[in-house]
Amino acid sequence: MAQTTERLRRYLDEGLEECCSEDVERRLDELETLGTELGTEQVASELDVLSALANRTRYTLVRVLVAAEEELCVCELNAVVDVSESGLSHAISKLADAGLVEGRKDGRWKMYRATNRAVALVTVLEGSVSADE
Amino acid sequence: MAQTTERLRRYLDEGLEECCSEDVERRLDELETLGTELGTEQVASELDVLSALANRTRYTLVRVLVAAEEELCVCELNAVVDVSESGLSHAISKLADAGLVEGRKDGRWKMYRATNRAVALVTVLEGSVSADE
DNA sequence: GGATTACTTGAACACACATTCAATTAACCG
DNA sequence: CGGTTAATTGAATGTGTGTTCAAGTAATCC
Repeated sequence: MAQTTERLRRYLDEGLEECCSEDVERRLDELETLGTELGTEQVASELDVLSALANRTRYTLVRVLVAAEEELCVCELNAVVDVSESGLSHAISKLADAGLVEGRKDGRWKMYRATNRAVALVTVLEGSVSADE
Repeated sequence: MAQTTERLRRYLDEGLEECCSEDVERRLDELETLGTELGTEQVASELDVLSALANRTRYTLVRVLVAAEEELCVCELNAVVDVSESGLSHAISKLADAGLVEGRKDGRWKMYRATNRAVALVTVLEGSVSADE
């Protein structure tokens, strides 16, 4: 960290005419603030959502549920991804924890559907990535 | 998969009055279509973006760059995250590959800024997760 | 009630990933 | 040029994560 501060000081020296250690301190504060403007537990929560989505099996499930625009039975989802029954259940569970899908029991069957959060994220992701190189 | 088809057949049997194997076939097709409506290489690309974001170090970097609304020097970013110089470089590199940051060399220093894609994703993520339980 | 079916949970393991250290490139300065 | 600094790259390693197998729960049907 001392190393880092040294380098930052030299960098600021080039920009500002002169640069006292007060300037370095101030810049360090500004940078710190940028990172922590949102609460740390909100960021943790956002990371949970991202981790839940960042997996082929789970992302496929979310995309299918969003595209379906209706709830689907676990047995239907099983036809969509190439994992064991148990693997599917683990995947759905992680998605539910992240607030990306919601489940409802219907007799023997369990139905899941995408949440608004999932719809919003998939939409932006598709849009952002299709406007691509 | 045979197992899966059996279960799906029983499920469809409950919904439809009668259910022939043609019905099962049709539903399997529909489900398949939902999953593959977007090209497979687009989905791969979306997964790259998600994987790049789904890490505390990298997500912090992106959030800081988005919040900064200007390019920052690597030496400034070093003050924001708690990894080695090399770790930071690896992190930035992965973000650049995913099209989330763009770099520019300025003499000895290297400047990075968030791309529109990064801004869009962070914005939706913050909005979607803050409207929370 | 007992049997079957639908799904979930927990433990185990193999694999991927994030981070670090060491070496390297590229730019500036004397 | 030689030396210093900024940043990157590659190899090594410890940790986390995805998946499966085996066992468990809950609902239905006879």
